[in-house]
Amino acid sequence: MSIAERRIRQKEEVRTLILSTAWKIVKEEGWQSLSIRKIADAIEYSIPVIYDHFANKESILFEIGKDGFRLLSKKVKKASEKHDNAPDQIRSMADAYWNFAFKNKEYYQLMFGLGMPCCEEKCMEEKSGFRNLLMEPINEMIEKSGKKEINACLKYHTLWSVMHGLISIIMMSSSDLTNELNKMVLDDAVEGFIKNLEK
Amino acid sequence: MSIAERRIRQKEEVRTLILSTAWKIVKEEGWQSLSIRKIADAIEYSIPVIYDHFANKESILFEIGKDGFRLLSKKVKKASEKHDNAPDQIRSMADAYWNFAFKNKEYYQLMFGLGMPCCEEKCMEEKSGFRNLLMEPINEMIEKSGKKEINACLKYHTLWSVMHGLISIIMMSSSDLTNELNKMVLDDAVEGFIKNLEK
DNA sequence: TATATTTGCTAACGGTGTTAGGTAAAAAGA
DNA sequence: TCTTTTTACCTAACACCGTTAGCAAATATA
Repeated sequence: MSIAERRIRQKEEVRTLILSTAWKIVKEEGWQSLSIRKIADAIEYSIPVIYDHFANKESILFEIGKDGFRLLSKKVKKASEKHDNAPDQIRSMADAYWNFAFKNKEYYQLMFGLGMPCCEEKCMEEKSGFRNLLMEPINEMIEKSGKKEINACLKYHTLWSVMHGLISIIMMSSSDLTNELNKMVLDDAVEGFIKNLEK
Repeated sequence: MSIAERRIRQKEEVRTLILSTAWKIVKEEGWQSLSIRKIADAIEYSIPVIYDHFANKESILFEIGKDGFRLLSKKVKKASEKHDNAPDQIRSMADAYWNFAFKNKEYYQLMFGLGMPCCEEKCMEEKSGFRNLLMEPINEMIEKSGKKEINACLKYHTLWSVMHGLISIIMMSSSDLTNELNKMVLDDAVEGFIKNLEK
């Protein structure tokens, strides 16, 4: 029985090797320059071996994107746990989101298809996990405000749009704004969002 | 002299033909499936002829993107002119922006590099023209509010982020929200933006 | 008419994702 | 232990892609 187990383990190792190598290439050369041939070359296997583990190139990128969401969720969760009131939690989470995006540019581009060929992103539990994190303080604030007719899901999308919109604009453009000003835009938008939620 | 003129005119016609054919292919099959070979085939010229008119594929997409910005600016301007007060102008312009994005999905994706390989978007006067349109009512509101310390450029980026963020999220995702709800998110965000600007 | 210029072509280079088909080694069954 | 089956892995190819070198024919200039 242990023979079969070893084989499964070895196969899993190759799979992991493919993913880590792909991620290495993406970090070093950008995702645009990732190719199946480069991965095969780096792991010293022939090209079809890749297809024994992944259906196609997109599913490799998809897997890396999932890692990205896991990391983002971790960071955002940590940020949230630093505070015990909703407005501060939102501020802190927006900060964490912001930092993640620019400290992990390749992840972020992969996750949100910025300048990317992929990305009919399908359902992804990592993503809904992230959503739940953001929605918690929003729900709390809605309850406190007493106005239960406010749609929390709607508010979540609004907040996410503010953050993502700004980031993707900066990432795609040759950013004629300074970094501090960019951050001010986000803070301004988030403050507006919070005020609109409170009153 | 008219011989040379005719030649220039004919060359210009081929250039136009390349662009219109490229745009046709993009509309019919999506920008991901646009290729130099397909354009050459459709206009019944050989491949290198394309390179007599454009440096590379990217510059063809760039030119189409410029058309997109021109059209967007037209729509937004029209929307603005329907009203004579700043808050209504902002609402109307956000509406027009929204409608443009979804009525001209291919243009929008091209213009903002959604799932696109191109797009170190360079400086583009069409873009700054659009920016100026959006900034007019913002400036007006800032003046009325008396708080001149508010950075108009910052506010413009905030508004744009709200709109673009939501749209790009919807476009990239398999949109699990209904269309009405999506529109509500935008309206909500824009209202929040306006309130934050007023008080 | 002879020369120069422009126009457009074929063919190739080097790259991409993907797959068909074969071989040799390893595991399983007799 | 020997045969059969399965697995792992490879080579080679297909059908694309963007881009360019180099050549032939058509046109304009002298």
